[in-house]
Amino acid sequence: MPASALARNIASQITLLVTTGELVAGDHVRTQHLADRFGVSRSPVREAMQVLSEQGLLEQKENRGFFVKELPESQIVEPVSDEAKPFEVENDYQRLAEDWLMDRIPAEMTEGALRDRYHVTKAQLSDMLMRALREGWAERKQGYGWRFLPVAKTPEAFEQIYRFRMLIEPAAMLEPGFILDRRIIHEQRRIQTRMLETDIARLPAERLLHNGSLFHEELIKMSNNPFFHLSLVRVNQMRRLLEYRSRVDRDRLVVQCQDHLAILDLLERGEVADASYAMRRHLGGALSRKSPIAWSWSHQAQEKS
Amino acid sequence: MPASALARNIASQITLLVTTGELVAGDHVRTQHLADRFGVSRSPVREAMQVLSEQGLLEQKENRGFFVKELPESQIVEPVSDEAKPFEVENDYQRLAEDWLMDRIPAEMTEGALRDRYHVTKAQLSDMLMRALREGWAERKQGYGWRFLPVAKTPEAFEQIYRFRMLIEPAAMLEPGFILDRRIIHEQRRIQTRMLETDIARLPAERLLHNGSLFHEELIKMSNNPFFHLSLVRVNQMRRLLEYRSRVDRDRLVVQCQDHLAILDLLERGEVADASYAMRRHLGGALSRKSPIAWSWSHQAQEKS
DNA sequence: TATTGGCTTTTTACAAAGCAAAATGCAATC
DNA sequence: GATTGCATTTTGCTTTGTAAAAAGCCAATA
Repeated sequence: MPASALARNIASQITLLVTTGELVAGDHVRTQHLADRFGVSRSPVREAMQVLSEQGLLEQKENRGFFVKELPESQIVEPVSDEAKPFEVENDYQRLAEDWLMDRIPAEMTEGALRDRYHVTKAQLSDMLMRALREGWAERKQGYGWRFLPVAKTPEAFEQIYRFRMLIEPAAMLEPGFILDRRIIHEQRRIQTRMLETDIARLPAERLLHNGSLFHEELIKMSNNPFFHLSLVRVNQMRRLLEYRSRVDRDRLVVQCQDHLAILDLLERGEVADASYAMRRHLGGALSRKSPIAWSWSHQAQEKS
Repeated sequence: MPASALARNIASQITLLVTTGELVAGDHVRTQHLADRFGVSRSPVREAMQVLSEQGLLEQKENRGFFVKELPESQIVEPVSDEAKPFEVENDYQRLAEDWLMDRIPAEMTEGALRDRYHVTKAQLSDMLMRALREGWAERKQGYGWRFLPVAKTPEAFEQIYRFRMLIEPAAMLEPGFILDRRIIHEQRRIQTRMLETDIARLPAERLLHNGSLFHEELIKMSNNPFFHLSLVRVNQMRRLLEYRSRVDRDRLVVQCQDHLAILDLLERGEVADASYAMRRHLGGALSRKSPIAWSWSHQAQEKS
């Protein structure tokens, strides 16, 4: 199964559609539909589907295409988290981010040194640095080399992010351009309900956190002020760096989902001001529960390479 | 005068130091000092200084280094805005941004097509796209090519940015981590005072706008919550794209500077809550004065290449 | 008619070599 | 002792050729 990076990535996205319940057993998976949805051509989609049919998630019928196979659910989750990590570069990026968070690399490095350390090609390194650049903790030096910026390394950063979110997320609902989007509400209700019913117990932590971020990002979109949305997406990206190493408290997630559903109820009844207040309390709750992360590592003795 | 891009860039930064009044006639300009300050080595600084001494801004004394030359002020401003635009890539980036804002390019393009259109090399194109990526209006497609996102193209975007700023900038002053930094206050007072006295009448629009943004960005730093600062920097970058084509209303700038000085007064007296309120009114004022930009072009017939 | 499956074309990624320029080390000078 | 001026080393951009992979086309099929 030597499939291309993009094909593997798409394969994992298709698997996600199945585990999310958007695709169920027996559904006809159309090549062009998925290609449009993911913004790619049919070639990698097709390749991904072939891989998945080898893995037994899909079934290929001659000249009719691929269909979701009926399977015991336990078999669905496993193969995904094992091999098909979304994006290859993701791993390298995470390594870089973690090294910087833990002060294992100096604040300024040349590209050559980085390429040497991570054994990547120029283009791959470029991807990694572009992500770091976009997320605001790396920048080119004027001459040669890169500089990493000291952000979000301390426990306080976590608090600061939540205080920022407590400001913009409730305010977003009170924007003059705010319009209730029933499709978003409905979709989020579906996801959150499913989380409570089955996902919290079974899905990997990574995806649970993703669903949580998604809820907030979809809601803030309804403000119709793209700058609120952009800002939230960005702080969430940084938050993910911090939470990456945390163990997930699944009991807390239950409360979180209940909060989310309550906010959706208020919004659907048109009680926007109440929803805004509930959002503030929801975020405040997460903040007061203090950092759920094992911070110990940030104080350990550190190797400077 | 075939100097490297970095040298020219540094030359313009040095010129800025002179026009800002940080360096005055007769000062000894030390190579290592500037190199440290700009985060580069001595080589490009030296080259820049040689260029500037050819232009007559500096004077080189044998084995003693460079000194600021006494000059009629009119001669100082001219050569800068003429040729030494900060960063070469800046120009290409501006062209790309403008083309996208004016819908002269399609929403999705391959790298080849872009390189073709702007006659740049791969690395140069990479720089341009990296900036667009960081500023949030471009992203890689999963397969080949880039996608440009529809942001900040309409008159409403201007309003949205100001509403976002009206939320975060006053709130930043009320953050628990807020600490008054007298150095920042002092430096900004100097700049704003100088603006009122001489700069508004004489400096190019670009630099006036820069000083305005700088004021707000420096102030929000004092919240000691880097996420407030990052967010503001980002929306300001987008705002700059919009304001780039605008003519500057210099009368309005006078009021603006007076507002800024008033806010500094309040802060220095420790009346932070009042300062926060003043900031909100200040931003609200800019908003109510409606968009100062000639929006006509955004409605014109458009060529899709 | 819509969709698949195979095929061709287009586009990007990668590696190595040559080159421009930024960083750095060191002697000379104030 | 600090700073300049120059020589040397290091770095990264550019180019060229090649391989891999995605996009797009068209006939076959349900």
